[in-house]
Amino acid sequence: MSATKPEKNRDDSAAPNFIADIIDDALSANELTRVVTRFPPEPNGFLHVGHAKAIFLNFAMADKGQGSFCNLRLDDTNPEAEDDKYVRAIQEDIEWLGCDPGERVYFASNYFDKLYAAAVSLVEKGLAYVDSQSPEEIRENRGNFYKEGLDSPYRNRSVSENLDLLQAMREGRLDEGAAVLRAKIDMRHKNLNMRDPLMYRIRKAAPHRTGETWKIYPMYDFAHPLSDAFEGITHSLCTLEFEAHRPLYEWFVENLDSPDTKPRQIEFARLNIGYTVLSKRKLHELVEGGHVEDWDDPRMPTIAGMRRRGYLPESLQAFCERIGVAKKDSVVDVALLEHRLREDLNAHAQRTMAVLRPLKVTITNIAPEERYEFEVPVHPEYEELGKRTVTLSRDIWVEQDDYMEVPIKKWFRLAPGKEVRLRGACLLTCDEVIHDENGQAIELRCSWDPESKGGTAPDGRRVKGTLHWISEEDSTSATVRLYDRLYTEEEPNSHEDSSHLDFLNPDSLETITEAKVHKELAAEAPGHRVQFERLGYFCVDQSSTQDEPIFNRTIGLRDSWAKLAKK
RNA sequence: UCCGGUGUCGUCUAACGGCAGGACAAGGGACUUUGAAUCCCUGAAUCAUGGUUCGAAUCCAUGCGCCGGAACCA
Repeated sequence: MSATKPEKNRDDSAAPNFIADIIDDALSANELTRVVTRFPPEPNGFLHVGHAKAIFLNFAMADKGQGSFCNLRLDDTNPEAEDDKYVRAIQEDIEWLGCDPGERVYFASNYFDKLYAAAVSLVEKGLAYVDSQSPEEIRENRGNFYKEGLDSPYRNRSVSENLDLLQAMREGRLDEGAAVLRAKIDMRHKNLNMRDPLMYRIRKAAPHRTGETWKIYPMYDFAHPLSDAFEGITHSLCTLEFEAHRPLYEWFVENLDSPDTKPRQIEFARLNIGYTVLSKRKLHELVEGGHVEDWDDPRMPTIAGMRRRGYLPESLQAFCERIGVAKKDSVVDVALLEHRLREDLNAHAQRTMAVLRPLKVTITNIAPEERYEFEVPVHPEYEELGKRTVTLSRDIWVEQDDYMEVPIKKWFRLAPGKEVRLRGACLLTCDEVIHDENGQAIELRCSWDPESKGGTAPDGRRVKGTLHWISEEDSTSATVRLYDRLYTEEEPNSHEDSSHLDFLNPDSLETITEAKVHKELAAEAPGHRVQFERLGYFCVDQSSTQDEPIFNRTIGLRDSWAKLAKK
């Protein structure tokens, strides 16, 4: 993008956020002096825009009060799911979003010793026991929504027996599934999470940061509240599905020996966006099923995908602020996100002209050796960004879509005999059309009005159509990838009988290999964003090279003509 | 059949007993060397039924809808 970044006015009306309200109230009532939050992703996939909402929330809350901060905690308590490549991706994505945990990057696995000590303490207090029932028996005896649970026959083992067994679990002397450590709470509790929840399970041969040192791994419900307490978290923000876990969260915090703080769990509604899917499981399906190229495919709602697509982090942030934080389930209109994106792209992207589907135009009253140079603003609203030069010569390209053999009503573009403006250059009239054997127009023979240099009619005549164009000598060929929404269905996962994969948009990617772009654009670095005038916003792909430039369409311009033409 | 959460324009939300407001989307218009941007205008909602009150989206009651919850996942 351009070196200067003019600031556009943005609608900055206060973001609705009930959690901010809670914290602000506590701060002004002096019930609180600082706010400590954490973002706790499990490293088992890439982060998506729903995580971005949580990241911005946690970092924004940690901006209140004095001495507040937000930790990044990789929640690696399940050795079967996690991978280091995700750890790296997560850190990169958070940094790109503009959030910085600084030195405060932690792993739940760093707390395994403290967690174990806490478990021993709970056993000693008679609040935890080793259960030797089989997984099936445990499930059966938990009861269900309508039926109370049954106490395990091992529920009243002595403290010393429990301690011995726990030690045996830890040392790997027991097989997987042979025993678990459970909190002793209430098998008849209305909330199934409180029916003696599991704290530890045995897992062997686990590739993990901790290597072979552990044979037992803590469950989320146990590890999470304690990790929060260890880190001095004040507000543990999570999504709605953990609501039923809150009593258990509080139980563990209450029964911890001298916690630094008593963190409070607050739940908010996760983000859903129309025409996309935001669950790691489904994103895994897209990647593993080969429906997209990878986690950073520009069609993916992952942070990495959106980055590659050409999104700006501030657009994501503005979007998240605008939709607010609430407890109501919702599906946000994707147009809200696109609006924020276009808002920033319009303000920041410098303009250029490119032709996606070239149609040859010969300007018959320009001699082959003649050249005319014109200066066009880099940005129509910010003159300070300077000018770009375009060269007009006999051979140029225009967009196939800008020619119509038999024009429909209100068609302002090229058609036999019609006059249009070449943006920044001149007025041009279509005199003759050359067709191929199929009757397809393959060349337009036109004449320009030499008095209209720059594009202004000498006699003041009105020419409504202005086309983008590029001369043969200014241009080089490029690959352009046009992305459309990944799904054809606004709520791809709301259909009980079908998979989200049934609603994949077969046209979500269209690759154009013979587009014409300005030569100097090919030298731009990956990530560079521009507007191809009248077409949309594009960015240089990470795999682009000077010899084989590749552009990704971030998003098209709003197109009121498309709506009109449909009528 | 249980427990928890949640219902305001098409969408996301505001109004904390006192004029139902904003943004996006939609429609219309102005301007325009991007059918972009910008500007102006319009239409559009309190889940239902009772109750309390001078006054209810807001408080109470009942009902209904939607979401979540029964992994040795998080």
